[in-house]
Amino acid sequence: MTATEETPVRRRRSDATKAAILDAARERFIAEGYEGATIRGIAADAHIDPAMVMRYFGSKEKLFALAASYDLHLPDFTTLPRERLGESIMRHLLNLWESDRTLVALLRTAVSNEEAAAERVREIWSGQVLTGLGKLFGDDRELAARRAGLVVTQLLGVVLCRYVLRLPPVVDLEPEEIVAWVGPTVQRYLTAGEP
Amino acid sequence: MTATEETPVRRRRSDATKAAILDAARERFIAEGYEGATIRGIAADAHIDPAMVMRYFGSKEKLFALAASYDLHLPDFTTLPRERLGESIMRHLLNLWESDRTLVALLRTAVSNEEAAAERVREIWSGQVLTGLGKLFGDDRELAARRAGLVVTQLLGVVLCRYVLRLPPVVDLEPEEIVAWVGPTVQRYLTAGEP
DNA sequence: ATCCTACGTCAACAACCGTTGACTCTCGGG
DNA sequence: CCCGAGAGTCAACGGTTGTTGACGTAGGAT
Repeated sequence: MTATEETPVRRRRSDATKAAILDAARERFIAEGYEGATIRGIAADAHIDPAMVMRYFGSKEKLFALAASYDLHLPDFTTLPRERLGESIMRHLLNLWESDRTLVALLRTAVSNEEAAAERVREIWSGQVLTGLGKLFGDDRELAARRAGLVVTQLLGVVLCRYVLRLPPVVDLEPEEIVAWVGPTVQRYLTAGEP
Repeated sequence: MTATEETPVRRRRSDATKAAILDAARERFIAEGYEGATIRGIAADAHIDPAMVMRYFGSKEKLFALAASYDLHLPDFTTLPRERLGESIMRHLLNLWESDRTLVALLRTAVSNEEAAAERVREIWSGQVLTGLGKLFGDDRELAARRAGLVVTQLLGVVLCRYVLRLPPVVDLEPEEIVAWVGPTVQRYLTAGEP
């Protein structure tokens, strides 16, 4: 058992290095996508040997999995006023994306790396968004899935055009302009009757 | 001038090979993106040596440029009934995407290859879509750009979720369901008053 | 002071990439 | 028949990638 105080949380010297690697990995994955980012480049940013990355994270794929794990921090939809749902969601996510580009990295990678990260995006959106919206539709899972899918269609479209492709007309829009224009779309997908 | 009949169009034996390479390149770029697709793989699909690809197309980038050129074949918007514009556009593009995945390849590449092909996507959407829609708004270019941007946001979102990420709820939708749900969104972005 | 463990470095591996130049084969025109 | 040009092959190059194992080293518990 070799006790050494037996504290369950034991500050290891390597924790700082691990964190530095993870930070560097996030930046590189955001900037260059999964294929483009290299272990060597990440290691250089963290001022460390590439072998350390392998030692602590096992493989590039596992490193990405940890660097790209993400929580959308979606609010509890049932507490929001039902008629302003679309607006609220749009504003919440826009705030998130403007300050944190992790999601952009995920999207980049999901598009370029096929199955590896596409599955992860599916987890986030089908998981977090779907289960979050599920409460709104009670037990009708089919309906919830369909409407959540449409919502995701519009939301990810904004991310793609604004942050990845950087289409000028979309980049030029003010955040509140986007909320005003796109919010009603989300609202309609959520609450409007079948067309 | 070394005449040899001097016919302007002269069937060369290599034309078939060139076409085979281009076909294989399209498929590979669609399936694996720019970085993922390899000259060796493309050459194998075309049943020839990788060196032939270089001989005929010069470089991987030039090959991609030829393989990924694309025309959306947008209809003349001014001839469509104004109140069914969104529906028409959505149906037109959906038909296109269901049968031809070149656009998906472009999107993949634009994301993984950063500036090289992102510029190409901007050309297509800011060019073809913007100038197509420009006729609807007369001389107000600012307005046309903003509305076209919003439209592209929704349209590319559908492409992304349905064909690239393959989110189950979006894949399961019938084309006409998408037209019925998303068409009105496009319509609103085009014709509704400022929010 | 000493030892053991964890931290970190270094050099190399095997695989794969785009690209190149020299080579052979195949034809069609003189 | 010849022969030269185009079609196609082959092997190799220089470079980069993820990954590995052997090697040194610092630091805290004993």
